[in-house]
Amino acid sequence: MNNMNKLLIICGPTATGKTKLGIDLAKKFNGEIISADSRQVYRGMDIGTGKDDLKTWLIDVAKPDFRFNVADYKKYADIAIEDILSRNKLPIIVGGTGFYIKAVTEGIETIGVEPDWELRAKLANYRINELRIVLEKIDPKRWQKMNESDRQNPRRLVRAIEIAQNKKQNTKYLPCSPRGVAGRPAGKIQNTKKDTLFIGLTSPYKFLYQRIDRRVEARVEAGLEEEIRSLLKKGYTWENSALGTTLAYNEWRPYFENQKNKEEVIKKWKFDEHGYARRQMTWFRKQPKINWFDINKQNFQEEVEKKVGNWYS
RNA sequence: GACCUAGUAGCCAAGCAGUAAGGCAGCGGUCUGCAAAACCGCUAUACGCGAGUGCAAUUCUCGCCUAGGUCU
Repeated sequence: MNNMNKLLIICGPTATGKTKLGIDLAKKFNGEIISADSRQVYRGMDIGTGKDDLKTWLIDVAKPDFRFNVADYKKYADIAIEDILSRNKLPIIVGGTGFYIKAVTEGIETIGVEPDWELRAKLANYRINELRIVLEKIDPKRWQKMNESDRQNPRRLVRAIEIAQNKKQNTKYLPCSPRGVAGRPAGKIQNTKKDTLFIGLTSPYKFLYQRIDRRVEARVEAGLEEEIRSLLKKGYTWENSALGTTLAYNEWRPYFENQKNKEEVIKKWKFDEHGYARRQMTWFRKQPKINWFDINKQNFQEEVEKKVGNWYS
C-alpha cells in the first residue's frame, strides 16, 4: 500500500485525447491532474490552447506577458505533486510539453542558472559565427559537445554562453562569499525519485491530422478570433506576450494586420499544428519508458486502465 | 464563333534555346531555463498533347486539348 510515491504521466502529441483520458483516470483512481503544457499556463489564452478541464494544476498561473519557463514549471509542479500526494491522492501529469515533463521526472542540471537578460540582449545582435567564437573561447568543451544543428541555433548558443559565464562567476566568488553566489535560494530543486508510470497516446499521422484539422475548425467556431481581439485590447501584443509564439495565436497576426484572410490563417494554422505534432513525436519517441497506446484501437482506454490499475494498487 | 492569356512535381511558382531556382506541404532529426520555441537534415528526371525548324526546344513556329478572360 505504498502509493505515496507514485506519479502517473500521460503524454503524446497534440489532439490525441490526453486530457479526456486524464480526467477519466483521475476519477477512477482518485487522482488530480497537473497540466504539462507550456501554453495553458497563460491566463486568457483559453480557446487556442484547449483548456477543456479547469480543475487542473498549473493552468492559468501566469499572465500572457510573463516569460514562463521550465524552471518555473518545475518549481510549481513539484509543489503540486507533493500537495496531492500528501492528501493521499494520485498526481497525474497530463501534457505534450516533453521538456517540462522531463524537468519534473529527471531534473535539469543547469536549472540554477537563471537567464541573464542583459547578456542575452547583448548577444542578440551577434551573428552565429560570432556566438560560436565566444562560446568556443569561454567553454570549448561545451562547444565540442554540441552537434551541427545546435551549433547553428542562436538560442542554444546563447544559453550555453550564459551557463559558461555563470560557472566562471561561481568559481570566482564561491570560495570567499558563498552567500553572494546566486543571490537567490535557488528554490532547493531536488528530485525525490518517484515511482513513475508513463502512458503515451499516439496515432498514425493520417488520422491525427484529421483530428487536428477538425479541432482547429472547432476552435474557430468557439470564437478564437474574439479571444485574441480581447487580449490585444487588454494591451498584450504579438511581441510582448505569448501571443507571438503560441500556435493557434501567432498565425492570426497577419490577419489582424490585414495581410491575410481568415482562410489562409486557418490553413497555415493546421499545417503548423501538424508540424508540432511531428516534433512532439520525435521527442517522445526517444523516451524509453513510455507505454504507448494507439487511440484508434477500439478499447485502448480499457487497456490503459488495466495498465494503470496493475501499477497503482 | 473570333481573339487574348495561361498550362512546369501534391499545391504555389521562377526560368529559358544547351535537359530546370525557390516556397509550401510531406518525412527524419537536435534538445538540460524562451520548448506550441529555436535549429538542422532529407525528399520529386515535374516543363499539357502532337508535329515542325534548329547541332540542340521546357524555351521558337504550327495544330490540337484544357482553363481563365475579352468580343460579336
